[in-house]
Amino acid sequence: MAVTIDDERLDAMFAALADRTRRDIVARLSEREATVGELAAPYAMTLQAVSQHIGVLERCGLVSRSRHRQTRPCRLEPQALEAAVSWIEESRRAWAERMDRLEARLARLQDGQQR
Amino acid sequence: MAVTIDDERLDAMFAALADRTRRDIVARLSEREATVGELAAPYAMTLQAVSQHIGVLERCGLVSRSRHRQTRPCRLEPQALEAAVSWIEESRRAWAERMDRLEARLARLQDGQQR
DNA sequence: CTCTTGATAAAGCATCTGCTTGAGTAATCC
DNA sequence: GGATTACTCAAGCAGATGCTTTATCAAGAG
Repeated sequence: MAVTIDDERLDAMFAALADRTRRDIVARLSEREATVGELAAPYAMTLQAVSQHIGVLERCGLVSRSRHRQTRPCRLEPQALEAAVSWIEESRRAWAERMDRLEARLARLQDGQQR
Repeated sequence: MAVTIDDERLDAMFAALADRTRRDIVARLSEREATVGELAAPYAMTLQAVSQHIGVLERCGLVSRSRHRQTRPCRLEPQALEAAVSWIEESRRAWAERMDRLEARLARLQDGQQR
């Protein structure tokens, strides 16, 4: 049986990924760890705003922040992405199954006994 | 090369999937087509609200509405889910690659020449 | 101890979102 | 034609979101 995924967690995950700055941060963290300051550098917004974005990613489990001297290194927690992917894949699987059934019925109709 | 996915489309897709009523509608449409009224029936909200939810799913390409007599049958457009899945998978792939490189380096260090 | 660096916390604000109610429309029924 | 069904359109509102500015804090550097 497929894993049942918590609705509230999915709300938070998809909402987090609905912002392109946050998606960009996730993509960059999938390449290497980075501090809040390093993550903030490329964007035309304050460090505070980026820190808030990281907070959103942290609350939904996608990113974790630790401490090293004055900095807060962030790293991706990729198993959290699992929840989103499996929800989507489940919907696609159901849809593909339905299409298969429809095709099978159509094939039986065309195949000979069309009284 | 991996397919490059449009940022605005991803914004809309993830935002659409961040609402559980809309995710539920997608899940139900992955089982069978349904009219706006049929989709609205189970929820404790007005038909108008559900029609608006379907509008959101329609604008991001996940669902399409047609006409049949007075009703508006809705159906899922599953290839749109592709965009979301491939973005997520790309991040995960990069992360897995990085972990492999780290493990390989660690193995080389442990393996003999640790001068 | 003071100054700087790298960050978080809190408050304020414009905009967006999810929902409502009320009105309008197209197709069907009588 | 008028009433009914299945919806859409539009306005309004409370609460969430993305950003800002100001203030605060914790860890070195001098």
